[in-house]
Amino acid sequence: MASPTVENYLKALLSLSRERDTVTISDLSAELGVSKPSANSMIKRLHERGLLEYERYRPLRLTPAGKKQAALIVRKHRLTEMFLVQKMGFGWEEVHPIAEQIEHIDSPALFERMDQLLGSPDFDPHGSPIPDRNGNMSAKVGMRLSGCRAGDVVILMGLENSSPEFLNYLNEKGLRLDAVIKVEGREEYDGSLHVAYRGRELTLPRSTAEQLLVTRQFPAPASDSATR
Amino acid sequence: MASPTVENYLKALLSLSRERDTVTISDLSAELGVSKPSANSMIKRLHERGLLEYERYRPLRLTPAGKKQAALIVRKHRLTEMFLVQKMGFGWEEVHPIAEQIEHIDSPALFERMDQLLGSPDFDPHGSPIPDRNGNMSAKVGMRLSGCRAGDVVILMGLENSSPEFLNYLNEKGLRLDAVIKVEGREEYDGSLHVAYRGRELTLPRSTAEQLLVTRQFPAPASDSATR
DNA sequence: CTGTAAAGTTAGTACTATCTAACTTTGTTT
DNA sequence: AAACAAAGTTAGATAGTACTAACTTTACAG
Ligand SMILES: [Mn+2]
Ligand SMILES: [Mn+2]
Ligand SMILES: [Mn+2]
Ligand SMILES: [Mn+2]
Repeated sequence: MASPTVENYLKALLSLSRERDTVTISDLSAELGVSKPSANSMIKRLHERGLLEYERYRPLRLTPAGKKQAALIVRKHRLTEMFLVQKMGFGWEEVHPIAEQIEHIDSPALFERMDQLLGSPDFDPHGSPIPDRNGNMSAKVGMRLSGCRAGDVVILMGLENSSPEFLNYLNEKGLRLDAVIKVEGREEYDGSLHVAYRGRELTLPRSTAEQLLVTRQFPAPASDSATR
Repeated sequence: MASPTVENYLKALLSLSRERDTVTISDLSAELGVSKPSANSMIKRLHERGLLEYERYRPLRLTPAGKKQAALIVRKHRLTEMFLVQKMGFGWEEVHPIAEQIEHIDSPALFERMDQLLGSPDFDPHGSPIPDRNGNMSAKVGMRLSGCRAGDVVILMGLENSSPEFLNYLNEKGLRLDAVIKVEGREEYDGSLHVAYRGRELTLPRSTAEQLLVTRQFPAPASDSATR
């Protein structure tokens, strides 16, 4: 079993590698808020354990083993968030810091039970995909709302930003996952969007619309059981 | 926030002090399975933090602050066990190792929520009392079944031993908390008891009967709401 | 092609938590 | 009172994780 510290490094490496094509020690140290020498020495330990490909001065890349281990921690994190929201009544803006800790609990049974009680959810409360038991993670669903045109009717499927500030902002505006959003108009000047949903109307600045991942309404004849 | 290691030392000290009148470094090192020098050096750190009274070569005693901190960890442990059993369908023999980890989660909201969803339980799944929010812990309820006489009818309220082996033994025998047990007879030779409950009859060796804490049926007109 | 800034590394320190080996103190037994 | 065993302590080592300061390598701008 890896320490929580090691697990957080692995998660950060996975997350960074999904954002950029090449991940550096500077990226890692910034992401985790540690000094570059700290990141450097952890890098060496991960390399020794076969979790990271690494040569001096070269970019970092998780090995398949490292990637899998990281994804399984992400699985625990996201199952936990879903459990806290669905079964314990927490708001989506509250759960991340708790999951950040519970993801390090060593108990396959606990997370199996969460998964079962939740009906094997595919997405967490912020719309991010939950990796499967083998650590396979699908891509985020949806396109940015900012790319939609006037007249489009879309469903909010996920977020590019899950900071508590952003989530509280969405709470205030009554925007939740699954909201059906109609794009009433678009300000070509600055890219802001006039949208309507659940009887409300408002204007979203482009920067906000870029954080909202949506799909066209009735996107595919839906698989089978899984709802989000 | 104390580290999980420090928290485990505090809990061990509290637990030992409830078993014996004087607690030594040897007791502590045996309880936690660490060497005496390890315990010794931790002792010094706890003393510096004002959690432990300590003079060289003298027995150990938690300060009020140390006692309270320990009891609040026990509270988190026992609320977690209760949650796992009542809300997640775990068996009482499975929950201890999970609670041993979750007790270190730093999230007052998580444990408040558990407490609320459980209806502020007074006892954990093994019948041990759950300390209140101020760290006040009541004594274990009940007398040892081994002290009962033929003809007594009692209710199983708690256990002196919550090892998985013992819990699995009780599972096999169909003995659960709240079971109504009638003492059919007593072997004066070795102290074993013939008991009947839920349509079963069996003989309990004295050593087992000593681990079962019981009260006479209808022990007091019951407080008010709280059931166990 | 060279100078410089950014990135990366090394060295040295610190703190937690553990260990073993060796020593000291305490308390009990002869 | 001496001897001895148990308990406790100290010293010294190791591993993990962090830091700052100083140095080296890389990459890019001119
Ligand atoms: Mn999260
Ligand atoms: Mn974490
Ligand atoms: Mn327990
Ligand atoms: Mn613990």
